[in-house]
Amino acid sequence: MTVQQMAQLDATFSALSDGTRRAIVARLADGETTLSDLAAPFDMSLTAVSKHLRVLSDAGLVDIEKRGRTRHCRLRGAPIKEAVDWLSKYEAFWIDRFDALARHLAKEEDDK
Amino acid sequence: MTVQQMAQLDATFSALSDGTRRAIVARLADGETTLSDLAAPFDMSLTAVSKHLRVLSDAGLVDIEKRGRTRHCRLRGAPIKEAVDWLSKYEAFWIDRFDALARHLAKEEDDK
DNA sequence: ATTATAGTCAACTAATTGGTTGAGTAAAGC
DNA sequence: GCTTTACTCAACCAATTAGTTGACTATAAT
Repeated sequence: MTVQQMAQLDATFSALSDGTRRAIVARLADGETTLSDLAAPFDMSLTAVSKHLRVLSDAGLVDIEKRGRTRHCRLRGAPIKEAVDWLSKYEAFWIDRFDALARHLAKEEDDK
Repeated sequence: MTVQQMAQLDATFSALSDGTRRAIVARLADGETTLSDLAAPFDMSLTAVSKHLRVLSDAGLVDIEKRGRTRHCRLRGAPIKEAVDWLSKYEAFWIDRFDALARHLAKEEDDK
């Protein structure tokens, strides 16, 4: 595992360790939105949400596109995949048998 | 999602956002060990490693058992499963088709 | 042209984090 | 009984984090 991969996992897990940011991720899974729109449900300043979004963006979890005076955000899956891949190495400790089998089969398919 | 579940995810992702702690998790996946043994490979004080272990323990990721003058640690999978379950909700954003199918089938089996 | 909207930026604060050291305690070995 | 081992605990430090406010910029609407 390279130092960059480590830093990416640091950033990904760290970004996801905050409830506000996980809520933003959940919201973006339903589709692209602007910052103002994302911020509306939260009881905090736009600046605060903007900072959270910046953390997600720095971790590569969201893509922010400037469009006129609005910022349009969408979810990027690659870092999530890396996090799941890391966690999957320890699946023996948590997975139930059916799911484990399915993943095992999926991995064999993957490795072809 | 309850406030406790949120706090658990906060703790789990936060615990895993540090490379030293992820290395400890990786080491424990190979089997139970003592704190001294865990600390040996790291270029930091025993106290520092002890603190990292405490973070993992508080998050429920490791179980620490006092046995004589040594502390024996082992990996607990439940919080990892919860993290994976959360991440899996967004699998559409990162998963490849074969793996997705396998998980889908596993989930159907799970839901029975 | 004026005004409202969407957002950034800088400065500040309080709390948390990741590390240190030095002193202390409890169990094991000689 | 003395020494070593395996820790814990408290105090401290520097850096980071999550939030605030107030001032600013740029775009869109009237």
